[in-house]
Amino acid sequence: MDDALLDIAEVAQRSALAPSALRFYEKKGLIAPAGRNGLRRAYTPDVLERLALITCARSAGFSIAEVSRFIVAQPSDADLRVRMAAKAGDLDEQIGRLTRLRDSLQHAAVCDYEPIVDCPDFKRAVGSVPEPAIVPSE
Amino acid sequence: MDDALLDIAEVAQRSALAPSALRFYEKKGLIAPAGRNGLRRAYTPDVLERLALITCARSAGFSIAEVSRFIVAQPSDADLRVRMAAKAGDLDEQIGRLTRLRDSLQHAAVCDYEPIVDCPDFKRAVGSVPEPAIVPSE
DNA sequence: CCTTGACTTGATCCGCGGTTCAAGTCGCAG
DNA sequence: CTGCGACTTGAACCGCGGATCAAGTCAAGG
Repeated sequence: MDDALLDIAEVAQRSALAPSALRFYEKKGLIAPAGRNGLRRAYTPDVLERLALITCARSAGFSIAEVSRFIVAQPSDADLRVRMAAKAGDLDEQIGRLTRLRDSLQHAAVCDYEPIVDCPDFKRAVGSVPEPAIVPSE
Repeated sequence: MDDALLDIAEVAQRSALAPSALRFYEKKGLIAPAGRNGLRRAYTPDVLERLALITCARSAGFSIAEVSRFIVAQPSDADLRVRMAAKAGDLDEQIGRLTRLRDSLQHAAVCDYEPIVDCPDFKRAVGSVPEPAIVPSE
């Protein structure tokens, strides 16, 4: 009977993450094996979704610690809602920056300004970085 | 006579970067002082635009090394055009991911699923992470 | 039984992007 | 000339996000 549990190797392969990364995530509280097969970690398939979430969030610039906070959260956690909304706002700004940068890049690819980085069109889009949003160490 | 050169302290303040960061960027070839005032670095004002570019690119996920490659580039560098276009494409994907994540986050902020991360709507948007672009270890 | 091979662990190492530190050097005020 | 304070340098250190390594443990197969 196949308990439908996945071996770490399989999870690693299907998530395209290294086993060491899976163990690392576990140590950080992001995932947990459903059980063991001898010493081997055995995961329920939903860990794959979890990992997709983690990968996605990380690619969006969230730290492991941030992701962890969202994962352990209860829906009753009103504070979390606030943080999520705030993060959504951050993402919005980030999306704006990336969009501008992409446009600049596309322009630069066909622009013949001497040092390309000095093309006025290029600089115009880049200049709009109002608040560096430096997270105070807290 | 004020040569319109800026002291490192002034650049640091106006760019919201630490002096140590400016020296670090210099070591990496991203910026260069126009001269010295005694030992003190003196910069022409355009360094501020340069720094804005760097900050913007870094916030978009570019490494220092990548930014450096773009900065030193000549317009005659056809290869660079290709890389720029490629980067624009990468950014496009990234923008897509971020947009989806933002939407998920906004939804999650008002969703009452038990562990919020398991909300189907939330997961749907997250799942679309096609290729992690992990470079196989040769 | 013993070997094999895939996993386990904790520890150590890595590159990145800086910050911090000790020690030195400058120009200016008194 | 003697501080003083703001800069200079190189080197050491830091947190992050893992990768890698040595040594141990397991289940299965011969």
